[in-house]
Amino acid sequence: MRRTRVTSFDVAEAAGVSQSTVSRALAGSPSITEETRARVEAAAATLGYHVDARAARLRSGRTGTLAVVVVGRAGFDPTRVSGFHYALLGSTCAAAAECGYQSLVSFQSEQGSFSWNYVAQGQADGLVVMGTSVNRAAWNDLLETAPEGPVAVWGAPFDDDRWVRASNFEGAVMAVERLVSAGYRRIGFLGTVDSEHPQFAERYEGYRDTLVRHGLPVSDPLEVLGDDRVAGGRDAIARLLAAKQPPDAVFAANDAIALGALEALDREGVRVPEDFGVIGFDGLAAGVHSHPPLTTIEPDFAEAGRALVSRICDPDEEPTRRVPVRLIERGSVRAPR
Amino acid sequence: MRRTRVTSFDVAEAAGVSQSTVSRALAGSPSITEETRARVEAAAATLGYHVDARAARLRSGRTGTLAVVVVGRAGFDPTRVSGFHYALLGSTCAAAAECGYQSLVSFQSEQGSFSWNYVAQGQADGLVVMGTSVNRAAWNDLLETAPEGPVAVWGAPFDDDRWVRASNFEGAVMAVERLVSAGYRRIGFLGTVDSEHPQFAERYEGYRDTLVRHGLPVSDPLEVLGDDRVAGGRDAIARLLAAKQPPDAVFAANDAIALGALEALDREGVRVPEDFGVIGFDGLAAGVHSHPPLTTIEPDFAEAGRALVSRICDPDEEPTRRVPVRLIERGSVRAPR
DNA sequence: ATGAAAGCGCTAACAG
DNA sequence: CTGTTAGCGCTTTCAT
Repeated sequence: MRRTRVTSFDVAEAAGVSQSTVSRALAGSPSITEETRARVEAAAATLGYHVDARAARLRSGRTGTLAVVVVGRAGFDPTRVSGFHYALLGSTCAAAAECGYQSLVSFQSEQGSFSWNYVAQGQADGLVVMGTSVNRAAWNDLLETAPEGPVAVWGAPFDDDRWVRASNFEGAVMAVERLVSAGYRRIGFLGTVDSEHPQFAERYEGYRDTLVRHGLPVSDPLEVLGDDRVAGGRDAIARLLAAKQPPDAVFAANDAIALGALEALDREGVRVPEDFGVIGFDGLAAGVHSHPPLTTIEPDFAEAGRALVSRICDPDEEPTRRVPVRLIERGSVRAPR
Repeated sequence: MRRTRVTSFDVAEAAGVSQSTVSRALAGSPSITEETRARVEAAAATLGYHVDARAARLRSGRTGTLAVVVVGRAGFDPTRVSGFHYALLGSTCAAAAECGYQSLVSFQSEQGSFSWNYVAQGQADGLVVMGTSVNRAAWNDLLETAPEGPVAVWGAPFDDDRWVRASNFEGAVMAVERLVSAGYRRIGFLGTVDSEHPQFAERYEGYRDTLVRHGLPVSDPLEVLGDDRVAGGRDAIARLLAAKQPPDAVFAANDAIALGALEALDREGVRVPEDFGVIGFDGLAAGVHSHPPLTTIEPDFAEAGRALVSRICDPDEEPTRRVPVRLIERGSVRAPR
């Protein structure tokens, strides 16, 4: 076994150049002859040398790392994180990699142990926070801590200049247009609209505007109770069907609610999509296997990841705040008439 | 703004102690008076001081970080990673956090850009690799690269001493026992059994043993073609139902296959679970919303995460190779008779 | 229990 | 284009 780590000095000696030349060559500095670089790389390869990230980071002051925090529901382990946030996590890590950044990931949900100070501690160059708006304690803590360095946020129940969101209004318009084109006429909205759910409020506006434009009746948002969206969607449908004149379609504020709605509708024997249309929002993978498969509005995850990451990697760029969405046709809305 | 970073020297001065005392106090060294520690902590708090991870890591040689690589299917972005691996990723990060480790996460799928050398580069103290056995190129690359440092693996299609797996045999026994107890008698197995799928082979053995023990007929494994397990499960059912004497239940080698099977069965008008039982393996979240909801064998994700992480954090411990599983009753198997 | 001093391996400023 | 030099901020002996 080698007694000590191979350093850039060893490579320098083997290649017959100075240590700083090794550093420059391996860092891809343009002011190095290709011939020298080749010699250095060859020497590095034979010696099995790798730049020590610890030393490089100390000296340069940079980390090349992004801290990514996924906020979950209090009391639930990371295994129960929504598929939406997993997908967003994946595309964020991919976008970070595109910019040459690594991703330091943590799942946080419990009050008293939140930690956002990655930049101050020299562990990352910036922070991306994503997760459920339901965990107020987490978002409040983020607001109070005011971590150093650039921050980008998805899912927070507050408005500041760091959030990135789906084009909720436009998505809602697409969703409701789709229902209208299928001939549904009494279209409800499933989801609590209040200051804690700015994304739902935006979707409700798109819903309302579209119905008004078509001269169709607009309902108040039907509140979805509890933090468990699926259960909330189930209950909401029960209440909805008990009404004097129930709707013949719903736009659910998100896919979890829609999945719950689908379950309840099936149990009540309502035929979807023939007699009742359902459309969701989020593009959840679970919607592929529901009964029927869930038609939904999906944000462009790759763009979402890029938008979050670019706030940190390209701080001079004009930040993207809205991510485009598209309609995913599955089976919970009947064909256009 | 402060002109330069607050260092341990600043804290030392403010607290009236030496710099090394600051280091010891904040690192929790036992050889420091509680009184001194309190003074140091107070000073650090007022100055807004945080230990610089870059410097600490360079000096100590440790990183306090685990590299976690999620291997995906070639050509697919991280958004399409199986929910199983997302859940395992989450519980691995949680287990790492329990041991005081952070998680450097990357999603890798493309040949030519695999990277496992986190330990050699001083970016992590160990490596956890998880993902689909289908990406041969990735696993071969891992084998060839032979990265430095401790490694733990989930999902690899090879046998060496680094893997951790579910108790596949025992889980298969539980699954088939459940089908037998419900009165199904011609029980098939859905899944390709070969050297590329050691976990499927183990599940098939549990299937076969259980049927033999009950004196029931054993089928050969029904091959599931292609890398898309859901499509493969659909096709397999089509072939199965075309047989002279089709089975009245299947144990699917995993939930993705089972979900495809459920779809095909529904399309063919076969009533599940009344006339046909289906049970899967993995505990996929999507199975909650399938039609009917999928009964399955779920590994203990928290234990799985701990087993992977402990190979790196507690290298002296006897490594856990098998993770316990449990039966999740949903709706694709009828009640026991 | 605390202080003094050394140095981890590298990048970057400055010469040449 | 390449070499020389000086630290980055901390942990860890070694003293006391």
